[in-house]
Amino acid sequence: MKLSTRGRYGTRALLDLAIHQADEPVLLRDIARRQQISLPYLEHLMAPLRAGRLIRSSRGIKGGISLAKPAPEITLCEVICLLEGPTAPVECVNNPAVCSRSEFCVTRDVWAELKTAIDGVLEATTLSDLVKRQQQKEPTEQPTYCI
Amino acid sequence: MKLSTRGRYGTRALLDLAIHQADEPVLLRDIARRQQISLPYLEHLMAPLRAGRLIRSSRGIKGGISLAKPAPEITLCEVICLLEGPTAPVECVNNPAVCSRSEFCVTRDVWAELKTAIDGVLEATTLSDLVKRQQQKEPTEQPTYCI
DNA sequence: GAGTAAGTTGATAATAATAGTCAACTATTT
DNA sequence: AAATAGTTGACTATTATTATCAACTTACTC
Repeated sequence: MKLSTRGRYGTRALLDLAIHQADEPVLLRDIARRQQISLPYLEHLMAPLRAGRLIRSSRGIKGGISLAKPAPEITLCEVICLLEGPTAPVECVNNPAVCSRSEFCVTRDVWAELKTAIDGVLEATTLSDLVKRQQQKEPTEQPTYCI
Repeated sequence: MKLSTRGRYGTRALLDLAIHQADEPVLLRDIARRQQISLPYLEHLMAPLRAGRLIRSSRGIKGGISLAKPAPEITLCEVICLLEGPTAPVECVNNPAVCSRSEFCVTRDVWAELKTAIDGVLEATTLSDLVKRQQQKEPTEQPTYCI
């Protein structure tokens, strides 16, 4: 039940983007530097976020990435789902057909409750919530990197 | 955020044990057969459950395993923690010292909320709850195996 | 106390997922 | 045209997962 670096790095990258976003796109290179994430790896995390329409990217001089919709409308659930896959702790929760006993399985019911609990937290938290919390914790701008 | 087979098989094994437990210990071999789990693998899952005092084991003829305390007192949280490790989705939640920025990290706060939500479900569910649910779903005894 | 049944433990291996790197490519701006 | 910046695919190293095998220990029965 661990988050991998995909979800964690991706969340931090988007938070960094939300904080530093102004009129111009933000350089991946800058996000990678501030968040201490290897640039080539970060680049790969952008593909699913772009496909999921959370970010837009532009190439060339003055290129970079920007949020595709307002920060209050981006939930962590979207971010995590795009980067880590479904939040269900077992596949049969989302897709009963993978197991012939799904209908009768009581452990499956618990795993479904687990998914509901996880989604509750992730859907209730938006990028803008994180930005606000960060500003309360650290009015002075500092790198946000963590494990 | 997936459960591995350790937690899933272990949960099913304990549920099977709770259902079939009478006066005598239950054979691992029988649990493995009913739950469609390879016996050598199941044997390894028993070590942490024994160390965590959820089960007792006895060797020799009429040996087997049995619950070390009443089923209503065994929560899924104990089972999962013993088999999968801490429920925190990131290590820094339980152990802030692993990251110098734990104090200021807002993503860590979210991961902590996630852990609380997960623990809420797992602590609220006991083995005896699962037995009851199973009896309601399937009055006739049938194998409980699932993915 | 010999034999057998059953759990215990450690070594090992196959497989898959994760995390990352490298390099060629494409698009955009100046 | 040149420089910049994201895109993509191939590849690799590392680690975790999921086992399997075999030797070992314990305990019961006769």
